[in-house]
Amino acid sequence: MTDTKTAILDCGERLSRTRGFDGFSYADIASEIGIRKASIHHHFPTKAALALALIKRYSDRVLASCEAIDDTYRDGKLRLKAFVNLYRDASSKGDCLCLCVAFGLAPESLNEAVKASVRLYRANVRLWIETALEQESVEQSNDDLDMTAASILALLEGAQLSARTEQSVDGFNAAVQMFERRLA
Amino acid sequence: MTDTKTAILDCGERLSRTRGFDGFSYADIASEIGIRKASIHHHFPTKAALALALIKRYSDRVLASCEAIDDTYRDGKLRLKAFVNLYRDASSKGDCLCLCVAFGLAPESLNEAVKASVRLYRANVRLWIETALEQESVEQSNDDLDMTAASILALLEGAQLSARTEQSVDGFNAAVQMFERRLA
DNA sequence: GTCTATATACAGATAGAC
DNA sequence: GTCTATCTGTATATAGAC
Repeated sequence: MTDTKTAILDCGERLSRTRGFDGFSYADIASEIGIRKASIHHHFPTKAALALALIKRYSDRVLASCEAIDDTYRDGKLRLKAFVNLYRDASSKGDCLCLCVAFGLAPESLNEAVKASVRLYRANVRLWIETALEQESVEQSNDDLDMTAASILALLEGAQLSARTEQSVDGFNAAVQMFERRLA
Repeated sequence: MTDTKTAILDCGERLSRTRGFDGFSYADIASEIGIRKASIHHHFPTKAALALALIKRYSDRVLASCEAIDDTYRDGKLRLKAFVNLYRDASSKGDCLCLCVAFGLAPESLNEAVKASVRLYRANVRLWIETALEQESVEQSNDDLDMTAASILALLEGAQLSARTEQSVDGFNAAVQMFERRLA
């Protein structure tokens, strides 16, 4: 049962994404996975250490999903459609945010290492989007690619926000539907 | 000096938008405006009461700004450009969110009355955007108008998120630039 | 309307037994 | 590796004097 560490990470990720990083405590994790607060401190001495482990695991996983999309689809539009679905699934029933959105929102509670990891994640995702856009081979300058990628990421993160506020995935769908139509 | 109430609201709004609703306490407000915690409770007995007062004042003010835009511009594209600037200004230097974004993110900490006010605000803003879009007189079905308005609002809220994560208004500008170009 | 003082709950974190 | 017990700080909130 050395998987306590994994259980803590799973629980911490879900709570971060549904309630925000300030919205849960070690006591919440402890009661959920059936151990004591002190035991969590054994695995992650501080909440900052937990945050860093969470962001590292999460961003590795999402970027791996992007590579998997590349392996499955050659066409840029199909890749982008799959990417929209990635963010829709992450939004769940409208109760969940991308971990990086959740962390991006609590800059006062996170140290510089975590914030740098969030920015790195977003930069990598924008680069991945740019590559998918190039596959569309619409003639665009590099500057346009940058800005288009930034707007797509903002749209998807904003769509997750909408879903959360409306407490339904319908909020996500309404926000991305026009974009998806362009990819059809 | 009965303007203590206003000072509390001003301070509470700023702290909500820069740190999130869970990110400040009555002690923060008290030390900033130079009174004691107990005095704040005299004006707003609970933090929930403060939240409700904040969202009411804020949404009235923003919707009034939308009406002012209508009075200044007849053209739909010019109205939308002014609206983008409204959200850019609200984003400040990237440290600030629309109060409704900040509140939409902390559903566990807010009661149903506040959450309903946030949803009402967003619905009103989407309606205003739809009206501006109609002025463009591009032939669109009503469904399309709904979805386009939802995507514009999500883009602007996502752009504020980007600015916050990147800790610079550049994040906002990058996200909205392609959209602004369509309005030029 | 503002204050001091206090109640109660919970946060993150540590010491040390087992 | 997990536990009990405890420390310290801070949160929202209330009672009652001035």
